[in-house]
Amino acid sequence: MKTGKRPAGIPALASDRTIGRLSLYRRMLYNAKSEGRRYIYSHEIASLVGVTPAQVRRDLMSIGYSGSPNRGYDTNELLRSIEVFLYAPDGQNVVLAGVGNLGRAILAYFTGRRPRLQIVASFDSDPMKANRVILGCRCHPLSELAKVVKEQRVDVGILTVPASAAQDVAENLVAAGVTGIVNFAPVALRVPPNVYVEDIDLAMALEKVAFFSRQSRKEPRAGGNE
Amino acid sequence: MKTGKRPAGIPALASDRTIGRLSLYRRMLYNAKSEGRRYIYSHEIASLVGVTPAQVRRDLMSIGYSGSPNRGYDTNELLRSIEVFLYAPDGQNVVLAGVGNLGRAILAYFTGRRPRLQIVASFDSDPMKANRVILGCRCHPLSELAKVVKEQRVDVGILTVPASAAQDVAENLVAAGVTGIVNFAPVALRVPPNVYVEDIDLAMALEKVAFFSRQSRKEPRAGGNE
DNA sequence: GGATGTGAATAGGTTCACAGCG
DNA sequence: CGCTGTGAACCTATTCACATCC
Repeated sequence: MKTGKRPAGIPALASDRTIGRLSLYRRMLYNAKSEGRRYIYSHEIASLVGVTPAQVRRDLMSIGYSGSPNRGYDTNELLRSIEVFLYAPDGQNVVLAGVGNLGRAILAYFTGRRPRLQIVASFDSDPMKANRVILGCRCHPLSELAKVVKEQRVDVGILTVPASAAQDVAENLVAAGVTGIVNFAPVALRVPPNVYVEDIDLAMALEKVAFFSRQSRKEPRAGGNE
Repeated sequence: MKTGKRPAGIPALASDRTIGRLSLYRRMLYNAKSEGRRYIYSHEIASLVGVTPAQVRRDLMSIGYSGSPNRGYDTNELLRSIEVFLYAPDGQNVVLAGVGNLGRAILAYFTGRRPRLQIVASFDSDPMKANRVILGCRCHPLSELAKVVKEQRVDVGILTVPASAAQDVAENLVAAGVTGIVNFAPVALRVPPNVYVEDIDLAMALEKVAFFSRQSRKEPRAGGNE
């Protein structure tokens, strides 16, 4: 029994994979809209995002949006529907822990845009970094983590600390109320079951690609993909 | 018909997911070995990596390694077996295209360690960056991409260029002989079927975590995980 | 005619559960 | 006994294929 009681009218919980693709559709629709596109077909969405048309229709089912058989989907309406489904009405706050090379790159990546999902603070154990503004974002010492997370009602933490510190910082984030973590540290975090963790393991990704690139060389027929 | 003819003795092709986990097992075993561990059970591996014991045994089946029922797996032997399976005997060369914030962070991340999988060059369109050594790695103008990739027999490319340039640079990489790409650009690359692409979409990852962190809040029972 | 929405079929990946072994 | 190795069951995700609609 996974899907507990939920407010009537909200369709069945969409899967992890589906949520990821909805995010891709949203970005693509945003671009399409900017280019003045009024209507778009599932096969166009599919080809721009790199999935099958059936997959697109299936995913859109799960947010309960319907297109018209003769003109496809209304770009703007669909965009809004996905945003309503994916985003919190008042936005969500994010913090980043670990302002090293990777942490700074991530900060730079998300700074500015994304009013709905803003990095409101960063943390680092290095006293040289703490209490300064780095890439438009105030950096605090780790000791202030709980205070800042609570005051700013932070939902999500991005972990770019060294592997050795990751579990500890994750626990502090969770204790302070964070329920979602993007984890770049190459360790399996132990968190309570209500906390969602997305691991981004750069070393693993590179090794995987290296492996399959080698397979392609041996056997030019069998290309993997993702 | 997926598995074409293959040299006798090589077990069935392992799936994408399995390869990823083998990389995690390898890293974990490396640490375990450093700590002097001789033998290790599937349930220990599982708990350290964050999967189930049955999953571990199933994955190890696919590389044809067998443990002993009473003492588990020989740490060192298993480590070696995974390395033999995953790694090219003479290593593989990697290049990185796009030396922006993210590109530099990735360079720093992989610099030094990893003799088997080395970033041998980087590329950038900015003339200020080209022809300098950045983070221990020579940066070339994009015009030299084909030459460098061929000369150094590069298998894998890491794409950290802006979305607008990604498809073009990817095509150059592929034309020069690259058969695996780690793609950080938020676009769906169109590549031949023999080229393996692993997408790392930071914006998507963050949006996904934000979504599920919100779910956890509403319904503290239903925690997602990955 | 060419789309959408969707039940049914298929494919894939994970877990169960148990025989076999040291 | 408690582990490994593994067929079989299960569960999830994707794709097929077709009724339906403009």
